[in-house]
Amino acid sequence: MNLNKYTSHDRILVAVDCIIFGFDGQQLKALLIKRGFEPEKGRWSLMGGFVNQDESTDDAAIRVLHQLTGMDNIYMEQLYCFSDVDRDSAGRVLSIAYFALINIENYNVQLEQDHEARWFPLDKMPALIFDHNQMVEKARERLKLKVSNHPIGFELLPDRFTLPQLQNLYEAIYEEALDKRNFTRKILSLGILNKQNEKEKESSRKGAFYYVFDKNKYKKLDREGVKFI
Amino acid sequence: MNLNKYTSHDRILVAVDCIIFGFDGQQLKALLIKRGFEPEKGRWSLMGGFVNQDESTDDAAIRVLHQLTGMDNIYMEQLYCFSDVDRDSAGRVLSIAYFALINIENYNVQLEQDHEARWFPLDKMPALIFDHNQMVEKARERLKLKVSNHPIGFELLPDRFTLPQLQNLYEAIYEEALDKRNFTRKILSLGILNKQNEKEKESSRKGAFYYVFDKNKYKKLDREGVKFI
DNA sequence: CCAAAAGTGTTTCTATTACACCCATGT
DNA sequence: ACATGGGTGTAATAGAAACACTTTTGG
Repeated sequence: MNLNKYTSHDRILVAVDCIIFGFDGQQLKALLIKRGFEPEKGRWSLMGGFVNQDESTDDAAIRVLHQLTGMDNIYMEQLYCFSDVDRDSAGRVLSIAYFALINIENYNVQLEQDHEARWFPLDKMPALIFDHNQMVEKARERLKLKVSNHPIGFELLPDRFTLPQLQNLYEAIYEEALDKRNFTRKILSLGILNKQNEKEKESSRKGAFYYVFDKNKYKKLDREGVKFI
Repeated sequence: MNLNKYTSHDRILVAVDCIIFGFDGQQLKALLIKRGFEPEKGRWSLMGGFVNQDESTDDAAIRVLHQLTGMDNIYMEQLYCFSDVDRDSAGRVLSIAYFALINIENYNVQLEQDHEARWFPLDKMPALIFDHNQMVEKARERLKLKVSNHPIGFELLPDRFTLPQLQNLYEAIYEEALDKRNFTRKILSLGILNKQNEKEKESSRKGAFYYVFDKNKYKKLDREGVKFI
């Protein structure tokens, strides 16, 4: 690669860090790892890695996410570039943060053990290394914004789910209670949900009907954007 | 600075590029320069520069913007990190794009000549180097989003301005016509505008009253966010 | 039979849209 | 006197918010 035109300029270490969101039916959580190398070894951290000369930051983020979850084709979005000179205590490292939404059920528990990873509810985040708490906070705000214009359930929920679960998800993201009747009416009016005959019976005696997304309608709304909830 | 922990990783050239928006009372424009060095010397380009080892990308963007406009304390926001491996024809350069909103009247025309800079209406953008057209497009979308939740007139308009000018600004950003009566009612209801006694007489016989922003109320709305237009 | 969560409609209020004429002035 | 752009109000519609009781069923 021909770099001769720019050789007089500084080169900088560039990392990616991933905020991985998951939802267990009740709580919105983020996946954290115990950092396996110095500096700050043994402290809670986002999953991250360095960007190689021959890959885009998107590719680096996909690679890093695959390492931790074993998953591909994950919903992921670039969040922000964190660049304070002193953000990493061991040297100048610029970090591009990404946030990912994953279906907590599909994810590879073996890898969780290898990396000493753990899901933390967002309201019980431990102190993280560097500026990672700030990254999580920013990802959370972005998710809130995202959700108000795009459907996101597909990414975070299992194939079938109940309306109370979906409402829990929205309440977790918005950090506020929603009216059950208004929520049901609104979400059903979008025409992206198909009611199933079976009920989920774990969380109540009566049981709640399962729903699945109508994939095509869902994608259409995602492309076009909607005023959501 | 101690970088020994990370020495086995690639270091990358990092640049910032600035999309500088201005509004002349009629049209929304972006400031472009004729690139002064190879590669692509002489072609239209965003103003940019490399990020030094000892500065944040924010600082680099502020520095670059100052070089071109002579202005400080400019409204600026990080837009996105563009990182395709081949985006720069002369080598691997990652670019963090920023967009800036400036008051076109305050800006230093001398510097415009030094850099062979020119304002281009957004609907008459020339072909730009690398991925710069894509950056402009993304900035434009982001501005649209921003405007729907935050006041931005302060940054783009001169100290006093007329309601028709303000409406032109919103129409330029949204790329759609707005109803004059609805616009006026809505914007005045926010309570951030103070009517002046003088009129602007250039663009009509009758003349349009000048308004100024109530700085405190404006800032409050900016902090809290509003459903805008 | 009771505790616990699911399911279901109506009314009120607020915000958005659509729409047309008179006013002030310079030429 | 007329051409040009500035300024102003009301009615209709749609969307959001508030609100409480009945149903199901496992224990």
